[in-house]
Amino acid sequence: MSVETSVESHSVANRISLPVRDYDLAATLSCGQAFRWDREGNSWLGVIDKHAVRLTQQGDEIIAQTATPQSDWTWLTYYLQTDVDLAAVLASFPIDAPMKSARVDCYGLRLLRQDPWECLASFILSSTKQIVQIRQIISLLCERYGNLAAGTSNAFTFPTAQRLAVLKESDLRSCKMGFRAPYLLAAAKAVNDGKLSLEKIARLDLPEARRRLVTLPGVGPKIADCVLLFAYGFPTAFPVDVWVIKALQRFYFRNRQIPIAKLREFSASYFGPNGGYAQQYLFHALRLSEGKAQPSKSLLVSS
DNA sequence: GACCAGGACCATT
DNA sequence: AATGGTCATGGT
Repeated sequence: MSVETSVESHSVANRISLPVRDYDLAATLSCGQAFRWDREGNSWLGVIDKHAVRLTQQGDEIIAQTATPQSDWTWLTYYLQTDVDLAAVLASFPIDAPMKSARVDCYGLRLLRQDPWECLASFILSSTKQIVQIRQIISLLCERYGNLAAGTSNAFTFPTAQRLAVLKESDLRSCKMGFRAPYLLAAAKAVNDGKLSLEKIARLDLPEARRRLVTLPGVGPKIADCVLLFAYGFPTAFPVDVWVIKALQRFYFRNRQIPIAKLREFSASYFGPNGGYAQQYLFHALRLSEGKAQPSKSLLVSS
């Protein structure tokens, strides 16, 4: 009869409780930075890398349950960024009326740290699509070309670049992604054959990292900044989409039509060292106010 | 049925 | 350097 080690850090379990402060899990998972989380009651079901996981927030703790036992939970705390001091981030925002309001409306909203390939592929699929449609496309893609997550019968990993690189454009088009299919295919091939190293991008400075990403067809400044912010954690990457355009023009340019390039230029200097976070607060606050995003309190009410 | 969606690209001015 | 059309598909 073997004796298991009793060292705490080597314990194996399929459940962990993470203490958190200033963390709104519902807002974080539903605000449109990640597309593969489904609410079930008060829990959220998703797949992080190869791990199927159920997340439940109870006050200042997040309980995670996995389909298979884990000895190392680093993948989870890294993804959730539970160690980030949110108060310090919020304190770096500009002191103005729209940001004060966004801080209140989005309090506890966090930036995740996602897998670069999944994030890149997902945002290639995002252009001129509503978030609900992006979720549908990605769900189809994962069902067809992902792998079953260990210990589950209906949760899929995100398909690797290697897997997608050998597909035909028509295979991807049948996942409802339309004109984005050749873009995704080209990105998968570039990553798979080493023409684009997603590992190297992490070590570049922001302008150089942008230059690398936008060499991919279908990847422009907005999608590049989404990947740089949501996957690589560049703190001043600032994706400017239709919602952010609307917010910036309304709050900072007296509702005037301003060229996107000028909005980016303004944002790069105005929002400070955590501009990316500020961007997500502007984005989510505006979508909340227009009824396009669910207030996290309502998400906690039993369905 | 028009309008628009976490855009990018290409052809015109 | 700015504008306008186009791309595919589906929600509202």
